[in-house]
Amino acid sequence: MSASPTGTEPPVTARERSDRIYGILRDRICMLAYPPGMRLSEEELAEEFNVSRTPVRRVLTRLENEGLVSIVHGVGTLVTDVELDELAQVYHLRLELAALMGRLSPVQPDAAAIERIEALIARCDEQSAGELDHMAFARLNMAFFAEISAMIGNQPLREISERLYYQTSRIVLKLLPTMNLQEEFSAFRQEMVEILAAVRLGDIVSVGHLRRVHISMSFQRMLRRAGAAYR
Amino acid sequence: MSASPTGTEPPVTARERSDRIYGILRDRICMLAYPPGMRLSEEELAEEFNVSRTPVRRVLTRLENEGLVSIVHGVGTLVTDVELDELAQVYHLRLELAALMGRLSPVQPDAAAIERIEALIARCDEQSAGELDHMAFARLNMAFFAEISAMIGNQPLREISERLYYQTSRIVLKLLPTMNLQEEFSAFRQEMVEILAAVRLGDIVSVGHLRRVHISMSFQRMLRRAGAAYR
DNA sequence: GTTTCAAGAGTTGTGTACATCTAGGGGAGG
DNA sequence: CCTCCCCTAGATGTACACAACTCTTGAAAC
Repeated sequence: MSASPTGTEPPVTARERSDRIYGILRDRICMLAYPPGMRLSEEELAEEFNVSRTPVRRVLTRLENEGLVSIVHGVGTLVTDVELDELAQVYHLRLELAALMGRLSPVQPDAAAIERIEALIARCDEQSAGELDHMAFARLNMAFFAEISAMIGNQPLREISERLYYQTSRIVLKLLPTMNLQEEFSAFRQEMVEILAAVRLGDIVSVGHLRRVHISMSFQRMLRRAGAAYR
Repeated sequence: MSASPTGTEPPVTARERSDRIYGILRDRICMLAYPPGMRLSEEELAEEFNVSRTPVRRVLTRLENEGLVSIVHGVGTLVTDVELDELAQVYHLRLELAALMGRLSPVQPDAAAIERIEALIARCDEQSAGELDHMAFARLNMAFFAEISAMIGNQPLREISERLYYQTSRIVLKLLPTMNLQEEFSAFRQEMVEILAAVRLGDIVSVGHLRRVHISMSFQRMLRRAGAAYR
């Protein structure tokens, strides 16, 4: 069809551009490149992505519907703040949904997926050996979540799980500096090892329950740390 | 502040208008006033609500994100079709979420809510006495769902439940003409009576489980009927 | 008669100017 | 010095004109 020498994307649908911008902004928010409270300028974003304000506004509206930004007329578009107590309900729901994934038509991961998880564990060990890095932890966590999400066969459940994950992922990164990073790396590695064992057995039900357990414990550790910080 | 003689809404925020239009269009789609496959004209809607295409487009984009319409460049905005087999995953998820509502910080309904449920049962009896009406059934069902939803204390769970409900509510109305309307009214009344009993006992956990049971049986009846129609 | 292609109508997507709103600063009055 | 009010800067919301895209229709070529 087209004679593009590099790849296969010369048409570039409007939707593709929109999704691309959305993904970039979402990642920036979740990785705290756009910290809570930051004001996003529609014009600056339009300039960065070489479009007008119109498509940028569509993306920002979508981010607002998902709770990542707050658009206020006459004021600006503000990255929403994340507070542990406000996200407690989201966490409780995530626990239950994690346990559900094994019951609703789970997807058996292929050999490549297992290798990717093994690679994540290896990367975790490399990180643990050197200087511990918050950002690296967040990236590993997000990559592992992607593997878990791929095992959720029920499409609406997968979409919901991802949405809730993006809502809560920031709080981890925010509290990480106040926590024992060594302990978090260790717990995260343990989770991946246990889940990998269940995956090898094809026991997705157990994957869901393991996931539930570790989300819960991670939440409890944050609660304890946040409680200590407030005293 | 203002001297409006009638009510208290002269400012009319942009968001309020947007939410209002969204609710109207969503109800029209869910009540099949806009049947599946119908093409919505942005200009006509803009004219009807006395605004330009811009705010209309925002609403349509939101409806698309929730799966109720499909926007195609150069073609139009089409009301999505609903097929029972495609919605099976949504139904399975709704079952599990219904059972969850009792476990995640449920809200005890007040006396007024109990009276409203009693009124719904009375309305159901009135309908059953006269000529059975599909639309009346759909409205009763939606009103009852609103009461159930109000008992869901976990806010993200409530939002998700409502979203999934709007995605599946149309299929019931669509299949209703091929089903035993008398039986559906009877089953629906039975569900309300049972749930009312649990509500009176303050047993929201049982409300969730009852809800789960009846959603499941309703789904099974539709499956049987749809299967019979295909033969 | 069949096929193909081009032109047109009609739709959504984008760009841009302007309307509307909010927050903050500065000056007059007390 | 404090308080209040107005005004301006800068943000989002809206309206409208135009670009990009799809489908249909009809006529011309074979």
